[in-house]
Amino acid sequence: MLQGGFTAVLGARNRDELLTELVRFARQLEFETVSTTMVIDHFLGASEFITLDNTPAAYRELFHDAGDGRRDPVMQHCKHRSVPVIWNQDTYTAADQGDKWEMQARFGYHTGIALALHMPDGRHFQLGVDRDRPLPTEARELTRMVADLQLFAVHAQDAAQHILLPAHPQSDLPALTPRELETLRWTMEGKTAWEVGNILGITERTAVLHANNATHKLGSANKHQAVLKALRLGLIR
Amino acid sequence: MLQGGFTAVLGARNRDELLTELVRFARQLEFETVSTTMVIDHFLGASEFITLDNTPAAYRELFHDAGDGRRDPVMQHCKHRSVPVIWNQDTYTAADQGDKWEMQARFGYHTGIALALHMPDGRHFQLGVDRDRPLPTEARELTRMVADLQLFAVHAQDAAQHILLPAHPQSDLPALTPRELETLRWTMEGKTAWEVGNILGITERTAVLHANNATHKLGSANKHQAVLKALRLGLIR
DNA sequence: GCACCACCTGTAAGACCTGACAGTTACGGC
DNA sequence: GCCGTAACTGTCAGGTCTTACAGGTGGTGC
Repeated sequence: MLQGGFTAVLGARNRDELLTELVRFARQLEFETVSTTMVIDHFLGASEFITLDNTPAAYRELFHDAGDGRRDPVMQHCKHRSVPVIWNQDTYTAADQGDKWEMQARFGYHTGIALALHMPDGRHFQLGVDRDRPLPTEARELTRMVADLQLFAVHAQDAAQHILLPAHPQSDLPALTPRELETLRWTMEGKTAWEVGNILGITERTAVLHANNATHKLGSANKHQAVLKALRLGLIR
Repeated sequence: MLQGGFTAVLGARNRDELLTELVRFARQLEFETVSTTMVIDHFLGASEFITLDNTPAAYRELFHDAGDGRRDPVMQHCKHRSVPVIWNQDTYTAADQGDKWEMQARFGYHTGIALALHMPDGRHFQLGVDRDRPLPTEARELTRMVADLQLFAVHAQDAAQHILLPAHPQSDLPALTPRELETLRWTMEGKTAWEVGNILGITERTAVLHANNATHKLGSANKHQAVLKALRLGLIR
């Protein structure tokens, strides 16, 4: 039985310890490989992937670095849905990606379970476990397995959030003042400078000032492009 | 054992059926009451709550309608975290909300488990089950209970998304013409209408026309907000 | 043929934004 | 006390956007 294995991952202090816990848990459920990916959708431009897994380097080069997640049915499911997905050859053939499954299968990835956890800031975390042997055919056993994974995933995500993300510092991010950020947020909503001034309890002139300052700090052509850039940088959402 | 009870909730077609499934599942785990809330954060201003539960009306009037979620430690946890929280009297006294627990306790809400699932669009879904008797003291039994709830929650959320939330987009996506999309793309780059006209080989006037048409089709206040909306809807990238 | 639509163009008024000039008030660190 | 910074206010010129007016062209489907 699994017992305390669910929360042990919370104690991980770095990438190595996190990976160790992930692998330990996956092995308990008899999965050879485990893969976690933090997907940061800049929702403008491309997505960013921070992956931690125990997959062979050769496999990783072939798929992860190819950045072809857009065509992978499992990744697409994880991007939009929160229910776990149990995939096998059929999943890929149904998505007209039978070739990809064939290539994966050569590495021993025949079937697996993938889960996605979405975060308040628009990022999402996906946890996948894979094996070459078939999954349990008995429904109760399979359900138990998925439930265990689901509970483990929320703890793994919590740990990953601290370990995987801070690697992305906001060192060279332009420092916008609270007022400038507020102005950008309301501008994003389609408010004019006059309206923003009313909302913030200041004159139109001052709202314009804040918008201009933000525009210059972000190196944008105008306040609307500044909104886009601030969104891209995660300063507002 | 629970067996197929996890996915039965997906078959719910309306609020009543959804509530029936929620209650059925909660009772299997020996919880008297169950509560689900879809929280829509309007980023500034107040949050919006869509609740479905089997709590007595008197209780609901006292708490839910009071909109004092800001002070409830369990709701605060759910707002920012994704790990399940097991709450009891201590949780509330630690947050200096001992009074609130006392009031809840009078209705039989002594302890419970709450889970939060966050969605890509910033909303989150919380599922809580409550009882008057203490939770299992045996760790393995409690863990099993939480894992069951966690798996059930993702399915309940999936069902709730269709039932509790008003019509999802996708179906009625505004159809923008190729010219309108091009105009939005260049506008996104910070180009003025005159520049867009030059780029597209048309007059400034026509570029303005396309921008205006796109703005109206997307129900936006101006062309810059239309760019944001088009990005959000995946019409441009 | 005719309706419909995407696409195109012109003019004009008023709202809106940007830049540059010139200041005040409040707070915290040295 | 001096300095830096955030926040605030004012005016003015010139550029840009939005809306409303009034049209023309070409292709598709009935």
